Amino acid sequence: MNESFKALADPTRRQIIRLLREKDRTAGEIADYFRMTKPSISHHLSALKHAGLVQDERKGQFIVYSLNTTVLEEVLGWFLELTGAGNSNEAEPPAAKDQPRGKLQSDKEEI
Amino acid sequence: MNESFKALADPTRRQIIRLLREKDRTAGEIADYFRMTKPSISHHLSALKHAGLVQDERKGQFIVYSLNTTVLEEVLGWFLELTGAGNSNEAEPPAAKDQPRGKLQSDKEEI
DNA sequence: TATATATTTAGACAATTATCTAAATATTGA
DNA sequence: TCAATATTTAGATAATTGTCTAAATATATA
Repeated sequence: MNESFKALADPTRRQIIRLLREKDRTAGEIADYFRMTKPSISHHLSALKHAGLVQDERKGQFIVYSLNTTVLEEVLGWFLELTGAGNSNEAEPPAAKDQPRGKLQSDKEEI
Repeated sequence: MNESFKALADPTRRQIIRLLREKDRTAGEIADYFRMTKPSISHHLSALKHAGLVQDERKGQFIVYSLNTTVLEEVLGWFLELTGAGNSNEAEPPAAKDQPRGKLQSDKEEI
């Protein structure tokens, strides 16, 4: 989930997602939409893939990228849970004084 | 919008949003949930504020932070448009060969 | 007014990121 | 098998980010 949010933080990557929302495209086709070099786009595609937001499949000479809507919907779920119908989900109470601060932000648990 | 996505890319900031979803809290209360120093949390609050995701108001000695659900819903909208009912929204076609690449990714337009 | 409390600002530093060029790999087809 | 095309990997570099400590600012209260 954290990887997804990080991947979505870049405007180029968000635009790639929008392009793939229309239809599957090859790396080269995607690169043609941007003023960036192909290696840079390849790097962005790699970040999206690492986050699970896209998949790739070689088709002969080409590599075709497609959207993984499941992961995208997971992120959507995060927002729905937050903005959605006024349900109460309490957070952890503050940590005790002597053990300075709370125990969130462990980088492991999903936030 | 880009600032919102960037702000959401950090797990600490996402957790702050969840804390504020429950109720308004002072900077100190928020900081108590994390193992980070108060200046670091202040920095994160500043990023959230800059993105318009939270607001602050001084109350005497304290500064109370609250969620701006409007901006949060804008981001939610981005996902809904993407994942939602199968409407077709076409992207710009690829740029011509001689003017090397597309004209997206101008960093100005919202993506 | 002096001191304590709450919070931010400033400045430093290490880690991460976005981008580039050059080179490597994979596939196709002559 | 060789050359062309599609894409990625490697390595470099500048910019951005997340964190810290120390200092500054704002408010409350004795």
